[in-house]
Amino acid sequence: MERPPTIYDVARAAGVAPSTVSRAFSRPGRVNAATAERIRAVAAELGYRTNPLASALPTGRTSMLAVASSDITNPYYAEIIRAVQNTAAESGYTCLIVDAQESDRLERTELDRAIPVVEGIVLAGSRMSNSAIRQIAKQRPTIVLNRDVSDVQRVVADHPQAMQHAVDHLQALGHDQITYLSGPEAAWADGMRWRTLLSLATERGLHVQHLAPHAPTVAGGVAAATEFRHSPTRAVIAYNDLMAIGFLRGVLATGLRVPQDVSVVGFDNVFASSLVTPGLTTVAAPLRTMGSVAVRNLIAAIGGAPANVHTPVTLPTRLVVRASTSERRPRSARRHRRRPAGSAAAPASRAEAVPSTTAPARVTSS
Amino acid sequence: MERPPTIYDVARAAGVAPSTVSRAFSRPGRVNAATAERIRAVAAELGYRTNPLASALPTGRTSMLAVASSDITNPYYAEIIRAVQNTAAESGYTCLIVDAQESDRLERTELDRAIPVVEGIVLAGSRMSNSAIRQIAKQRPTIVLNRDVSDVQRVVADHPQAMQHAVDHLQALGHDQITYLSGPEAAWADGMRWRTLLSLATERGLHVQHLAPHAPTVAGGVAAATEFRHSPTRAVIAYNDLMAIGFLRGVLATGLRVPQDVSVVGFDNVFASSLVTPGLTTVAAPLRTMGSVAVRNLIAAIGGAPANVHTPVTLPTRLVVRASTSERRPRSARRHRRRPAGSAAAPASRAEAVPSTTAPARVTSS
DNA sequence: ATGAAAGCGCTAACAA
DNA sequence: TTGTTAGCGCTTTCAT
Repeated sequence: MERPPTIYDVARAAGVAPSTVSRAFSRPGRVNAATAERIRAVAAELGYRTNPLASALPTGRTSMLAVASSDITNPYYAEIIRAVQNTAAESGYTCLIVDAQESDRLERTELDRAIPVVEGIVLAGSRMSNSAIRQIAKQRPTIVLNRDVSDVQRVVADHPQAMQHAVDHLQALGHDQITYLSGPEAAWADGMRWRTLLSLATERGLHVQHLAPHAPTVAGGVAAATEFRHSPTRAVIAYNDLMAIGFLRGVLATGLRVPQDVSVVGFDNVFASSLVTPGLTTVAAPLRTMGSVAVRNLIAAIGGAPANVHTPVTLPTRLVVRASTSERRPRSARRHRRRPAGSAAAPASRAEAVPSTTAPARVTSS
Repeated sequence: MERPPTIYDVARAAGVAPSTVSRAFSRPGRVNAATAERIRAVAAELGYRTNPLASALPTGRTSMLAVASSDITNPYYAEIIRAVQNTAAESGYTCLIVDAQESDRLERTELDRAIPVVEGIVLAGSRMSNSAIRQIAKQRPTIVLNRDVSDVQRVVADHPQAMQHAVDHLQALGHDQITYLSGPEAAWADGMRWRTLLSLATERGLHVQHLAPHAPTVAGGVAAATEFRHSPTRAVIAYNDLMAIGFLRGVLATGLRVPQDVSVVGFDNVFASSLVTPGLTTVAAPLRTMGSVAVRNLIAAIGGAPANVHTPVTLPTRLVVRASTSERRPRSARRHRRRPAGSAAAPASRAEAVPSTTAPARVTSS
């Protein structure tokens, strides 16, 4: 923990001026090859490493980006964060990760703290209001993921397409009545999904309904399952995989079978969705691509590139078919009435789901 | 993106010296209450916010901590990271998250970049060598999680106790032959687990074996399952939950039943372990506590508190019993021989697992 | 190509 | 209590 060497130490040892040392590192080429070589040698020997703090002060270049996500423990965001970090690292940037923990206040506070130290911001699944986001974007180049905030750069998954994948799939299986499990009201994607579903429904003569907003978590899905009992349908689309998984479990506990009694589709294709039984049919977003595209555009903007704040960058999605969806078949009279929660599931039917879970998922590219 | 106001702007507007403005913010109390008030008012109006970069330069106080984990997409670390961030935030610290992606080289590189900007370092599941870690610890106050590096502060889960929980549980169910699925060789906890299991085995007259190292992931567990077929036992302990889950699926695919044919125990109690079918019996580590204890100690060390580098802080673990373990029962002749992969599982027995998955887990506290 | 010198915004003696 | 004055380590004109 002793004081590390500075350019002055190197300069003295190499017999040059401090400014030359600085140049040798910050703009190679602006210094004689021979002296540069000597300087680097001396620096290496002394163990000199340029102090990013000190160099950031006069230049404003901190080589840091902020990445805010609404929930870092959500594997969906973990994936994005990794992609962002990797892409950022390629350009020499380090990421400051802000975990909003589903609180817009916390997000705002943490971001305010981060802003002065970063050159740009990636907002992944922000829970802040549009105006708050614009406020942020005024201070630093900003790029928003999966949300439509006008006047701010954004990259989004093709939500209408994603919903269409889900509905196409369900319709192909004979479903014409669909329940949508709403996510958080603050989530832009939620409104987007429901609106798309609605217009698809009128267009195609489907019957759709939506349940009240729930947390985008397994617990939220379980809660939705309880509510679902009041007006069940044979097909369900959840706001995201976590909710879908919770719903799956909640509905299974009431004695209904998935997919025989109810087909369930999620969004995001998070890791766990391939792990549950039955495997969850879901629409995958190109998480990695979104992250790296976002960073590349952000870095371009930091570099002064003209930002396209008018049209969002839209990325395609794809359907991943697993075992939670199946053809709509008439329910037997016995199956038709719900059984009390906690009663044992039907032995015969449960077993069928197992092999299909372990089988590789059928993937339909967009 | 216009230049924000500085203490000079505030000083001029408030009719005081810049240093007074500085004091008003950095050490309230060292300035007259009235003038302090006026300064704050002026500052607020101008929208002044102290520039952390500039204040860090002369003081060395960046208010940043580095948190390195071997894999940020692993929910185990996500949990720790969140705890670390929360505790750090309480003391006004922001965290720089380093994602090693299971590469010691990457970890080292990224950490080297982070070091100059942070005041302290939390190493969660580091893949670096002990000497590399000591090298790091020489540069900044460092605290290591779940690993025993002499001369460095550490906080660890009680690994021997954790393994003992697992073995006690299995033994109580009548198991006396156990296979251990090894994790990465670079993981300290892996050696720790195996050694404990071994000594427990000799002590109690159990028969144990261990499989070759595999990645601590679902894929690693699936691979282990393949290997397992060469010398199966009725009880298996995996390096962690992810491996256990992979193993579960791999072994289920071969036609064996869990827990009837083989009982499986994991470590960590990650989120997904409650989601899979059958629910995974596992030994939980106090992730949150570890994170916050680590940060508190780290901050104390940064403040100059004498660090205890001799004894690790050891935290208790607890057993979480779910559906992946059961009493050892004699296998029927038919069950005894493995069936070709992909064949359907036995209808009757599979069904039993379902209700126990949805039932609340029985938890045995330590 | 290199050196001298003036900051970047803030803190911290030292005076007053 | 407040002002004056050096820096912190690096970058960047402006000279040479």
